[in-house]
Amino acid sequence: MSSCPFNDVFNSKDSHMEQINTFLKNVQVLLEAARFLESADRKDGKCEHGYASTFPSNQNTNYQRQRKFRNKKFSSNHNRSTHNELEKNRRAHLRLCLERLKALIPLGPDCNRHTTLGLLNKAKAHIKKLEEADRKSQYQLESLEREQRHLQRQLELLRGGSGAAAQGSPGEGERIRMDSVGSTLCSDRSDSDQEEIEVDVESTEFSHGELDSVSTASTSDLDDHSSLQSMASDEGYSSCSVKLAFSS
DNA sequence: CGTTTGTCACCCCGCAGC
DNA sequence: GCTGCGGGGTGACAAACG
Repeated sequence: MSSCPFNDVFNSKDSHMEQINTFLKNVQVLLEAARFLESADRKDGKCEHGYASTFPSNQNTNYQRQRKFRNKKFSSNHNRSTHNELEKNRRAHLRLCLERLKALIPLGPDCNRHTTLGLLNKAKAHIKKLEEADRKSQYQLESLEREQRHLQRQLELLRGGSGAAAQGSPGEGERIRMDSVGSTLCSDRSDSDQEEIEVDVESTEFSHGELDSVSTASTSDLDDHSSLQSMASDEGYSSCSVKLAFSS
């Protein structure tokens, strides 16, 4: 108010000066009250933003709510810069996470141009693709493990059936080893052995069919195909090493 | 219960592509 | 000029905290 262009004129007439100053102060109080009411209305409404609406300081006010609001506003202004910095940091962190995400997903040929929305959509598609591949790999792994257990049981059967009859024959171990790796059947195999192999081949084909299916049947379902369930363990690698030692 | 902290939503502005 | 997008400021709000 000290920079009012009419101050020179007012100084010449001291008698009117006091009245005019009082009038101006009253006008300012009214203006502040009007701004306060407007801000209060905005506050009641949802998502109304009075940007940079700094409430003017005034030392002559009778409104308790106005003073309370001004104090709150003052503290808000005091913390505004801090809040702005925190918000900047938060957005910087978001950008950093977005950059990390961009490095993790294949973007294709147009990798230099992307938007946030496009990047998120590509990430979603990539995640779905990875999940699908993981599921397929899991099915494949389970099927291979079932097949491995089945072959181990088959090898144990061959060892138990031919062990007594082939005590003096040095070539038996080599024949078993060839069978265990899926080679063709030997011509001097007995009829009972031949029958067992045929049954086992069927079960093996069944397990191959399981490979393509989407069924998530447990391994115990296929373990029931063998009569030597007690010998069927998931420690296939250790028993395999024992057999290799025997065949050698 | 008041304060702090983190998050969200809105708006404005600048910039680039068309 | 219009439009889409990203960045920044700001108020509101809820949860955490002392």
